[in-house]
Amino acid sequence: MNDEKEVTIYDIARELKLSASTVSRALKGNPIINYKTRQKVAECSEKLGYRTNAFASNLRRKKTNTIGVIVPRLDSHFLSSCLAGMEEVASTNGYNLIIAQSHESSKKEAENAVTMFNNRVDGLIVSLTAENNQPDYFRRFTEKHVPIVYFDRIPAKEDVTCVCANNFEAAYKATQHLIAKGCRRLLHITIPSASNVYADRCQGFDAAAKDAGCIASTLFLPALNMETGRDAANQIGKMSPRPEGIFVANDIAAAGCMLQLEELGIAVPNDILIIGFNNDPICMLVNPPLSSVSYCGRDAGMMAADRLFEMIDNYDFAFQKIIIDTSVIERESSLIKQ
Amino acid sequence: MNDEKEVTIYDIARELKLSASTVSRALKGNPIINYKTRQKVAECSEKLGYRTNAFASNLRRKKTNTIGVIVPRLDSHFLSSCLAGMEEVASTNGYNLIIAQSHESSKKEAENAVTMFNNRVDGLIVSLTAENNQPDYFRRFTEKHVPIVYFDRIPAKEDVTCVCANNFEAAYKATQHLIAKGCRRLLHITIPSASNVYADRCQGFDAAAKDAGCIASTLFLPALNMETGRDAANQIGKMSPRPEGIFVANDIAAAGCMLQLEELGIAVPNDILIIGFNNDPICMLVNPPLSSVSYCGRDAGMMAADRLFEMIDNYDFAFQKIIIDTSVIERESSLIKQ
DNA sequence: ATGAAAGCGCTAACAC
DNA sequence: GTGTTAGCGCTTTCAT
Repeated sequence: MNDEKEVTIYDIARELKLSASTVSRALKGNPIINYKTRQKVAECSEKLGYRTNAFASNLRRKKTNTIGVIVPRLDSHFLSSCLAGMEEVASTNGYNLIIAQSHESSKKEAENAVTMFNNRVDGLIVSLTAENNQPDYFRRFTEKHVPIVYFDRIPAKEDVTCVCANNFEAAYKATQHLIAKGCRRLLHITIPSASNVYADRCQGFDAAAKDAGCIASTLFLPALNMETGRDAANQIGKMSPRPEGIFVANDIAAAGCMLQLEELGIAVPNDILIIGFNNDPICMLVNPPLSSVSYCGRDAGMMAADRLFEMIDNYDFAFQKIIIDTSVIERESSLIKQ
Repeated sequence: MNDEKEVTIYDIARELKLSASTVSRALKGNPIINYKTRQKVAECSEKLGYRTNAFASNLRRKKTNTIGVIVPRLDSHFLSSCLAGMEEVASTNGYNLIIAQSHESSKKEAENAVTMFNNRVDGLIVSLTAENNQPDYFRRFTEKHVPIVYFDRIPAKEDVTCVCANNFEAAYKATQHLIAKGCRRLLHITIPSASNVYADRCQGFDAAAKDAGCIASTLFLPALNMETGRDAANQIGKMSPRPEGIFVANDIAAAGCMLQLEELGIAVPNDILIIGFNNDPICMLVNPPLSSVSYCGRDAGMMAADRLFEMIDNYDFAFQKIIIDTSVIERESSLIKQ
């Protein structure tokens, strides 16, 4: 079943009448080895078709040059942008990424954690499920001094390193924006979740509404996607009085909502203003273009990876909360009332 | 710098006065080991905080339970859907995914290939760059009998296993659709690329136009995104006579084109029909909704992974071309003329 | 500048 | 049903 014999450093050593240690050093470009020897080793390794065995090396060095990433899902614009950013940084640093999805299941997340742990990743980057924001299964990493950076969906406890937006503030700004456009009856559309992402947005919304003396209510959906966005619109259609401004916790649900409002004959922005969250590319595609809160996934991914490498390289475990910039992007969906 | 001593099977063996092999077998749930012994081992391993060392095991077994994935980019709807499908299958089979992006650069792709090779992935799934469809740097895998499945962007040569759409046929159908709606002057918008994806779509378009006796031309853009889609629209605005039907090689460029046509006062579908490719979620969001060719990424990813595991498990290297279904999804952007 | 030797933690062939 | 033994391929002291 197994392939032909693999070429090892011993084969090179034998061929060149050197020792394995010299070959090992030479292959790593160690300057202590005579330049000529290094060249001969390089040539010979090429000739024999040698390839390093990362495992043997890992086993010896107790280091894998691999970082694990656990995300709720891969097929979201925001998350795949984050991953793209992480991959760039990792690859620049000579690290590999092993990626797993939790599918928003805490159980699957725990399994992924175990796999990553057994695979001895040198560090971990995690965005939690919406279902559980205080998992205990990452403790083992911390115990073994394997650094973890959380991003976007971060744990409830404070003693962690994480990269995320100030969701409270971002939601506050988004809501203020609606208020500035003249909305007094406000609606927030989100999912019930203890996760910082949704809970903080919810609180930011409430606070902004309260501070401005507006009438605020919140509609909780079972999920945030096109379909549920449409359902929300149907519910809004039946409300009386209707809200004047809506802040939806993500763009895709906002888009679904907008489409359905249109079908119900409720005009955006004439009858109702709407703003989403994430600034996905779809914002520019819907009609009218959707206002949103911008939050760059690629940057978040890069920052998370950068911080993780700092922790790994400097053996530095100081907890740190890195805040990603957000800004309200005003588009037509919220630009009429003055 | 290094952590406290790791617990090994030897520690468990010593504690239980067993041999390492028994412990090893017990941990794997090998039924040849006495049930009671297995339980004791499980308990003890729990108690001592043991974790398997995947490398030591890999080194010994010459198997990594890891598959490598190289894609042009991570942050595209289609590719991230594919990855999601692959991850599901891999995870079900007890495999990890290590993922790298080529950023459409053949050089980076070659580097990724080397990394994957040195990391001894058990199999490889690749979607090629648009820049090079006959790379030679994957040869080493085949030589070592590491199976490769290509998907979407496949190599020019025939002796490979791959999963992709019949792009020729799909483009033929899309073009026929425009023709059936009454278009005689047709335009195809794409990028210059030897890649099967774009070249085949181009040929399918030409063939359909020719078979129906239509006037066909092709506009080559430097890339296919929102911006270039808008540029294309500007060029179309200056054409005389204007094309009646446009087939764009991806949805995002089609959407950009549509938006800009609207700004130029050219109505879709009244003045011009348009159809994209991929059936991205954005198709349902633009106004009017964009017709497209549907091609399920998640399925493609799952099929690629399934086939790869077949090859790995059965040591079966028969080349096989798996065709993914495509279908024309008719939406408003191409539904008026009769 | 190079070599000898030990061992990272696990598995599997072979004994008993 | 369990133990013995011999590596997997590499890195890293410690010598020389």
